[in-house]
Amino acid sequence: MGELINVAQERLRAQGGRMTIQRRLLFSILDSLGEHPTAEELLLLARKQDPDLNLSTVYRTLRWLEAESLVSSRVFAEERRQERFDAALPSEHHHFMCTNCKDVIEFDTDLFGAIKGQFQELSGAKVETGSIVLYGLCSKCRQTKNGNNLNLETE
Amino acid sequence: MGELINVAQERLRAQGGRMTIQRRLLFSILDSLGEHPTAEELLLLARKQDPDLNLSTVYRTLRWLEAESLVSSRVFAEERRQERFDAALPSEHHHFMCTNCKDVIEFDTDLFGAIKGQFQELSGAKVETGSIVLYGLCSKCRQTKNGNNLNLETE
DNA sequence: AAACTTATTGCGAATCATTTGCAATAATTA
DNA sequence: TAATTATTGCAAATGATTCGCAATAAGTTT
Repeated sequence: MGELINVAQERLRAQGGRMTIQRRLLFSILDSLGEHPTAEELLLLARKQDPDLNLSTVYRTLRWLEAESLVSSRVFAEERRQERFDAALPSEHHHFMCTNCKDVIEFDTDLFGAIKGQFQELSGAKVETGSIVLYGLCSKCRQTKNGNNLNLETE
Repeated sequence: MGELINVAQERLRAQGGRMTIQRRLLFSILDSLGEHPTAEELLLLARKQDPDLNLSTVYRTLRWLEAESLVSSRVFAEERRQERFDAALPSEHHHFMCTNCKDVIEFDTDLFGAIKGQFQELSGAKVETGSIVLYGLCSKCRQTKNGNNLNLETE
């Protein structure tokens, strides 16, 4: 989409940060990627273009983006120890993860507002954010029912 | 409620497992506790009655309960990203976490089925499970501080 | 364009949450 | 009561993420 790179660059400049080649690379991958990579998957992807890129840099960049609300992260069930990241720019969206191929699909729903409203009324709380995660078999795996994973192997 | 202990004991017996004092203790705490403790918090609670209880035992017990679908776990957006566990017996329910006091409130909604349906139709996937997590200020914190904690005072 | 300032990097070691191997212990059964 | 073996506690291992620090490079000033 090209959105993230520009916004990030602006924010960087605004706070005296520097647009390094590592950051530019990571921004652009996150921006164009339709997936929800872990830090390590992102590293692997980025290393195709910058083989010396370090995992620490990936994490530092992701955390900065997260603090700027340009990236969001979540831990899916069954992957209790790893976060998955995605560009948060098309603001509020929810996720489905296929329990077979682990693919993540984003979706939106008009019913989320109603759920927030329901809960607020019931509890007296003020809901700021939230998200829905669904699990099941994606249409592909439903048909084939054999596990082919995310293709991140080099070339 | 006393539900979990009985069900767990039955399952244990059915698979040649043993009802140890550690397990009985953990079952009963989980059963009566209205909270969503981390493994470590659960250990601390349990040690009041069995000071030698070990963290490994807590994890092993929780994992067994999870495998039996008697406990469920999730990772909330917190600084320490550890799993929080709760007795899963009142089957499908969702969670709200107060960003100020970190309290977790369970809730249910009739709209969740509709959301699953929406997504299934849209994507061709078969949704098996899922959950909603909301974040915000609980009614108590709303009154007393209205979000004057560290960084999250957007409204 | 060279010199300068300091944010950022890569690296290795540290930390945090969770898991595992194993010898000792204790719950069940005979 | 003894025999069998599931379970425990401990310590060490693992996997994900973070941190300290010296070297490097982005942006600025001359």
